[in-house]
Amino acid sequence: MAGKSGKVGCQMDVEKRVTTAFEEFSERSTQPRQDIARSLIRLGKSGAVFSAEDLIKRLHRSNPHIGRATVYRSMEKLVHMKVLDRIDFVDGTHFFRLCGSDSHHHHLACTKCHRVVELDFCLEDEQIAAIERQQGFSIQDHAITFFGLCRDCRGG
Amino acid sequence: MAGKSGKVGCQMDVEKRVTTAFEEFSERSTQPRQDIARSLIRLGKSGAVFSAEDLIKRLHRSNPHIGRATVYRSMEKLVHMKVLDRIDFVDGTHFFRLCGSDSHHHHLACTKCHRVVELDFCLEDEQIAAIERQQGFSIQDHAITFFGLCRDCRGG
DNA sequence: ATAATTGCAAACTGTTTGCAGCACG
DNA sequence: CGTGCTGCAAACAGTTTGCAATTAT
Repeated sequence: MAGKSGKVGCQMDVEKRVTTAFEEFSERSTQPRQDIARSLIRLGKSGAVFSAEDLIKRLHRSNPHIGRATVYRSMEKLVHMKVLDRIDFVDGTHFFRLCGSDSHHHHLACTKCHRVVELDFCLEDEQIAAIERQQGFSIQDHAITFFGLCRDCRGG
Repeated sequence: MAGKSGKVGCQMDVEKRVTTAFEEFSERSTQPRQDIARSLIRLGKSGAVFSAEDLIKRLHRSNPHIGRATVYRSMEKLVHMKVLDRIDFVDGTHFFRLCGSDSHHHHLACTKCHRVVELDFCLEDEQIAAIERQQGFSIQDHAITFFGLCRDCRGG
């Protein structure tokens, strides 16, 4: 069975997805990578949204010697592997969020608290094909982000 | 009459829109602002996509003393006024483009040459309303960007 | 005059790079 | 023990800021 609204199911796999991703791009299982994976998994389970700096700070709490570059290097790989999502806000800032599912999805973001929700919502293939035809592009990817205020921020 | 594909119509107004925008946020019509407006109008008419640095370089050709900050200050205003569009690419870079129309629109971007095309395409109000209802957000804005290769870059 | 606006240079944020040394396998 | 990975520090890109000088009104 399930819970509230739509988003259920693949949630259990955050841990596996992160672990697998690290295995895929790493030849060695090093301490820093284990730390990063552990932190990300925790963040992923909570659905939290964070900046690179946020993650680095968090990692420094348990291991103050982990280098900025190391973290950036891992994040870059994970973003490419679509395990980590990067959400660009209109003001030019951006944050990251562990994908809650491995299927294609889009985002709904609160411009006040930066909370981000994953949406199953997508366009019809035919809509995309029509644009391709019309414009002579071959479309490989697309991003849809909705911006607004979440339940909690609407009031304040 | 018109040209090639879809996008025609409001094109004529690029100049007026830029001029009006500057009048709206400026109390004084200064030389630098006139220069910036002129450059932007030219870029707008050509549909070109450019970085802040691109624009600054271009301005330096006619007036080498115009300051980076001045240009950034104007661009910021224009982006807020939705006269200038900011397009975020997946690799974290971003470029600007004068809006070809003052109506709501989205983008199709070539990931190789950074060409950007405006699309009339949008979602149905009902689709957005459904997401609002489902998620308890109040949605104020949304951005849809398609990424791919344009006619010219597909071949290379 | 006088307040808005500018140009400059310095500060800053976020990210990347080069490289010597460490540690995983 | 070899080399993939790390940490450091410095470099970097893009943008913002503080402020004294300038300039439109």
